[in-house]
Amino acid sequence: MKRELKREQTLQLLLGSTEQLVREKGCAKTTLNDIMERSGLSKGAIFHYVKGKDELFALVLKSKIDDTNRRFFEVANQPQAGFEGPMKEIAGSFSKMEKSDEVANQIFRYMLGRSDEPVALDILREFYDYSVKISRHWIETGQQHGVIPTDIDTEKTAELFVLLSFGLRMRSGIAPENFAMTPEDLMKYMASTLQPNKKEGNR
Amino acid sequence: MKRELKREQTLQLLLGSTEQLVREKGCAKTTLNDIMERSGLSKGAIFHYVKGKDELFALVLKSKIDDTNRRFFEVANQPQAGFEGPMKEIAGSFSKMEKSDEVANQIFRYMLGRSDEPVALDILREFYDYSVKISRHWIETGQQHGVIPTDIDTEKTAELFVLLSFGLRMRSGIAPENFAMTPEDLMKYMASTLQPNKKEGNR
Amino acid sequence: MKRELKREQTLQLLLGSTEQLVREKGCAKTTLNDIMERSGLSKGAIFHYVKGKDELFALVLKSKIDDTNRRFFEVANQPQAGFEGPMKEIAGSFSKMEKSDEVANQIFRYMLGRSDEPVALDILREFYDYSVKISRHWIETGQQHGVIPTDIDTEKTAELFVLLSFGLRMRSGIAPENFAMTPEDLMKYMASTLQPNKKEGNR
Amino acid sequence: MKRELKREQTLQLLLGSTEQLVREKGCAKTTLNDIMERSGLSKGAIFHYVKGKDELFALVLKSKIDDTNRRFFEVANQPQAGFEGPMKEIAGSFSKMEKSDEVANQIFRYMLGRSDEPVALDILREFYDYSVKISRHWIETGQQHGVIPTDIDTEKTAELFVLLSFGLRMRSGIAPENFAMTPEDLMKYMASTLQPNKKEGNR
DNA sequence: ACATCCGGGACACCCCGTTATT
DNA sequence: AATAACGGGGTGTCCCGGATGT
Repeated sequence: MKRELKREQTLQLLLGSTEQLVREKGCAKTTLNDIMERSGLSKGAIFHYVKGKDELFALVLKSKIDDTNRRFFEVANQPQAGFEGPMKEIAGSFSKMEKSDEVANQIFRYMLGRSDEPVALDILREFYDYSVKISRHWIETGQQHGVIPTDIDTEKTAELFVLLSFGLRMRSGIAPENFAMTPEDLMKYMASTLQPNKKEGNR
Repeated sequence: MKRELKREQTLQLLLGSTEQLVREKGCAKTTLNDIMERSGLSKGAIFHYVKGKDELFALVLKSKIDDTNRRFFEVANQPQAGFEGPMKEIAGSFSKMEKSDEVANQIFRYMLGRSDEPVALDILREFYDYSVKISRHWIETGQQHGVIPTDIDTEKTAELFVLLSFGLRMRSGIAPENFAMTPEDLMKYMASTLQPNKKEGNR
Repeated sequence: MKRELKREQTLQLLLGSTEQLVREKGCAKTTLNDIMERSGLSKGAIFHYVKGKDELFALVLKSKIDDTNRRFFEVANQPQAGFEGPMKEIAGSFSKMEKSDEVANQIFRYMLGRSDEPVALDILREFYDYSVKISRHWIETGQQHGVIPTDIDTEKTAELFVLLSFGLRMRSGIAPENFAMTPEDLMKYMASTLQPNKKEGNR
Repeated sequence: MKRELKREQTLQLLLGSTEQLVREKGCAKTTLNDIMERSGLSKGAIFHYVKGKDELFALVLKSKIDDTNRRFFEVANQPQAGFEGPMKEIAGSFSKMEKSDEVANQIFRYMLGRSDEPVALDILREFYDYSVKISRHWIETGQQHGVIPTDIDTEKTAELFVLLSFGLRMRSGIAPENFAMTPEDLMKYMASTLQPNKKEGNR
């Protein structure tokens, strides 16, 4: 019992320290030494919990995404919630992708740069599949609430959204601030894609 | 005369060797030693041409993109070309983004992972701006040919396309092969976005 | 237990190899590669013990000085020793500074040339303070034995001696052999400074 | 004619840039690249004027010392000057050694750290000999003015002064500010050494 | 089981000087 | 005389495995 608790605590400490450091100086510049210093753990200790730096970052990324999605489904599963509930959450999610959730994006981009490495590749694949799954789940939720037509190609649409979200994640780190296509615009655009009768498109 | 020629040759040798190696083993696994070996140049010589590994990769990336775009404008500027000409090139471009142009994608993803570093960031920004510019140019070309409505928000649409293209560039390196949303689907989808009267959307 | 022993051994091996190499080819020409080869240790191992080449040299220097001073105080603290004991040791020390202790001098001069670097500067400062402390201690020992007048300005005299010793350390590496002012002369001169009644000065 | 002028100008530019840089960031941290940038000269051009970095620094050092000594002899050779004239200049010189002439000291220390290298060693030897010569000249000047006894050992005393001056040059770069033995003290001390009848020593 | 230390090898970057070219 | 191309070597950093201790 106590063992597990301790383990969990140490892991959280490790993840927390890493997240802090990534926020402060980016992934590439965060070294194991930094993490050792910040967390107070020794190198050996860290390697007891993760197989390497990549997996460490992956864990932080995962925890971030889990947070986001937990929030989404909490809202979506409230029986009384209308379409606005989940839809707003999706919108928020998209926004977040570019702004507040910067740590997740940084790590995501970092992993992308290491996709040569099998470990990193696995993580990315998992991340991709997971994203599609979530996206699909969003659409299906919308369909259950009767606000998304049931005749669209769910799979393709889900993937479309994921591609866009990936695009956003990338742009968040590199693009200048003054872009025309805001996440909000994008949301509207996506909504119009899903509700063609009210469609106005991106004009 | 001879000086410049020599310089150009050596630079091409350097870039060529690098491209080869990236194709063979990826960016992260390609070391300076590999490049030295393959090109026959010394470390000092390499640093005479580029400021570091990042800039080296950036040059390769740039040359790749230039190739692609040169081809596009060659087609687009043929006076007799109907809309099909440039549009096909766009389609081809999108396809290429995910398939044949894999070296460019690899480097792009690699740079993404190093966006902490100012040098890499600069390159990425430049790449982003360039992509938007090209995208805008595509749309305007389409409009001049009378096949794209002139009342759309050119800027937003251009950025939308770039986001999607970024998404594709990423997916190309990580996703499993069996995705539903192919580049071809995407092209059709984008075309429908641009020609709403014939619109069928992604269903 | 075993851990500490091993550490100590490796450190001694490292320091020993470095000292050898300095003796053979000087500081500037001694590279890390040389040290790796001679000691059989890897670069990683070396950097596990020291922060860099400077610190490595500093450790060797320190050990040398400690040796010298240990010998001095062993003699000085023999209760029955007259003034001749410690005074002879001082003389010997001065002699040594220019001759047998050449490794220490080489390192000292090397550090001097790197005093831009904060690390090197720290070491030099420490070395200076230490030298003054020892010098003062020498004088006080002489005073306790009643052979050095107690009315001199201890601090200034101590610093004077240090300046001279620094001068000697430098000259040892650069000057031609046939100088007029030998360490022995200098000793006599200093003694006369301290015992003005018997003074004859440097004539 | 014009050739020589041009050459002289370029050399002065080179030396000036180097001196600036040394003042700003120290010898060790001043790279050839820095110098190229600052002076606007290419690497090849620099190597036309000097054989290497060491010689470049040496030239700067030499020019500095020449300045100092030119000033000394200007004063000393004024026929009406009493002993105070040259003696004050000596005092000033000593002061300068530790304070205003910091660039010369930095270079001197730098060369010391490279005394493994024959080039550097030659320069240092030359510098030592030159210093002794000057010191001797000072003493002889004093003797001609009848204020320094003629029965002292000129050679030894000259060397003693040089050793002290070397000590000062070193201390200037490394020691804390609050030392007891100031250059002024030292001057008085040296004066007392030279005029034993009025001697008070360092008490 | 968990934590720590020792050690290894690879890598990027930088820097000085030389050789070829103009 | 001046510039640019090039060579080769050095340093510090980093990630990680495996031995060692608790």
